[in-house]
Amino acid sequence: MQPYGVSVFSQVNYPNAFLYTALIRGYTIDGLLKESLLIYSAMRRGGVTPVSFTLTSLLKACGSEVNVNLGRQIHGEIVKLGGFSADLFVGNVLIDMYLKCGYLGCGRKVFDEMPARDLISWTSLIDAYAKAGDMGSASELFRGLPVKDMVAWTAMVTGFVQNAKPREALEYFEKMQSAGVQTDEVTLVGVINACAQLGAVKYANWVRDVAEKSGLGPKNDVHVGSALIDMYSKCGSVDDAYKVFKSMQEKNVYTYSSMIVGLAIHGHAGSAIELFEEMVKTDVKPNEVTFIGVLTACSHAGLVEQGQSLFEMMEKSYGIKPSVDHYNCMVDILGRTGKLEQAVKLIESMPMEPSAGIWGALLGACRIYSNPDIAEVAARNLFNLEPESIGNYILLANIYAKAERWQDVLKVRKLIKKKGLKKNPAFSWVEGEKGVIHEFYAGDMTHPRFREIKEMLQDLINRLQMDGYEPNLSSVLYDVSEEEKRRILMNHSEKLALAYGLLVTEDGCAIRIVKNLRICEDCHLFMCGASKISGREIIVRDNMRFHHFHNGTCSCSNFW
DNA sequence: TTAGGGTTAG
Repeated sequence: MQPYGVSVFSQVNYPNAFLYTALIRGYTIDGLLKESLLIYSAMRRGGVTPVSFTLTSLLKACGSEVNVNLGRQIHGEIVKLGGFSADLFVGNVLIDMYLKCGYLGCGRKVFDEMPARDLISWTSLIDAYAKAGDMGSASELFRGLPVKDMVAWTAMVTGFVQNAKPREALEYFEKMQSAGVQTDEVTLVGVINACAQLGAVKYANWVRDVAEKSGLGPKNDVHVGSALIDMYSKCGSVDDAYKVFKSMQEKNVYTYSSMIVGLAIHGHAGSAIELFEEMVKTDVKPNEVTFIGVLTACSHAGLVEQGQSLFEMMEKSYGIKPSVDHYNCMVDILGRTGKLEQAVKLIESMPMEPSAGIWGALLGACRIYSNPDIAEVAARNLFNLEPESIGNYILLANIYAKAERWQDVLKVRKLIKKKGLKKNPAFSWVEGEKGVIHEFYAGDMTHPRFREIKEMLQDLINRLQMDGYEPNLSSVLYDVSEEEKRRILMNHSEKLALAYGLLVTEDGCAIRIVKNLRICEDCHLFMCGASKISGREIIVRDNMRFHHFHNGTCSCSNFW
């Protein structure tokens, strides 16, 4: 295939730099980098001196093709040609080429050697450092920036978000506002994501006000709206997420997918599937994420056949090849419903290498259905893929413990010790008065109101026991006495957080708890009972999903 | 015409 320009070009006897450049640009736009370089060589052989646009066209193509070797050759040409090294525009495109190819150090070197830099040079590098996870270098550059504009500030805000530092992101947003810098929808999306990471309702409502006040609410901007949906569902308010969804005039695949995923993680499987069916009737086509959402919904509701038919529909009706993540959902669906052999068969039939997530889903299913034999297969693969991830070892030890295979438990514990792996401490946090957040570790006695918390917890236990609650001792995976098991269970961080929440929030107010690990069976049972006797709604976000406890039952139908 | 953005489970 040749660009149209070729036939015209070939009729010119003495093409000049602009004609050559136009032809080169034609090739680069079509992704024909090698061909464009041949034209460039011909141009040089013909004694025609390139203009800056000639070189930037080539550099841009090297960036998008991720071809640093050719990019370096062009860099060499720039140096050889002398004058272009001082060209700000050429320098910026050169930096961009190195960054797109993943050569941050080379990009920095060009930056340092540039005779003059502008906001674009600085911001490109700040963003690159942020994406590489080096917020230290990003901040350092940002501090040195003589004039900071909206884009530079936004690069910092989103950089902190990308590195899971939501508090710093909000801090920079506040500084940005105090500096009198305007914000636009890109900044807002970053701030909204920061609030989603924090998962606190207080911030969620605050950022929504900020968006509305700047005239960029969900009605006006589809990006902001979609981000708000995701934020509200991550903050535990799927109803608010749905209100945002309903209020939006323009809806695209992100809008629908965020809403479907939101409904799925909150246990509203039926609504998630209904929304999917509504979506496919519109012009908005589902993508791979949308399918992750509906398949997750099926997995949380135990809908095997529906999941299987959606999985088949993906490729047949929508031309989306199932990825390893979609297989992961299917393994989860089969595993959670106890179809462990079928899950293993599906893994064996996969057209790609199973990921750690796949084996993790299988191992999780083995825990629910107490199947140490299949668990060993899953664990062996996991130990290969993620030798340093302690969670897998603990899960296997737990499965052995449940089967009372204490010798095997000991073996796994020794393995953990030999590898020098440290256990992740469990912690929970809860929104207290005025949205103030308090964090509790398991067995935490450091809170100034610990005595009151303990009393509240004991009172709760007494009332629950009168209601028939019996501690689920098999949730403790140490081979210790029953009494010790009871003591360990009662000090789980989410129970402490709940007691504190009951202590400091008003009657009728929902209690929101976030836990860094998965909620244990005993705490789940405990929360069910507590929601009944206290008349409070309890919302727990664990590392997997949301649990809404209300009047003695959980939205997950004890299926998680 | 070179810089910042939205959805992914377990």
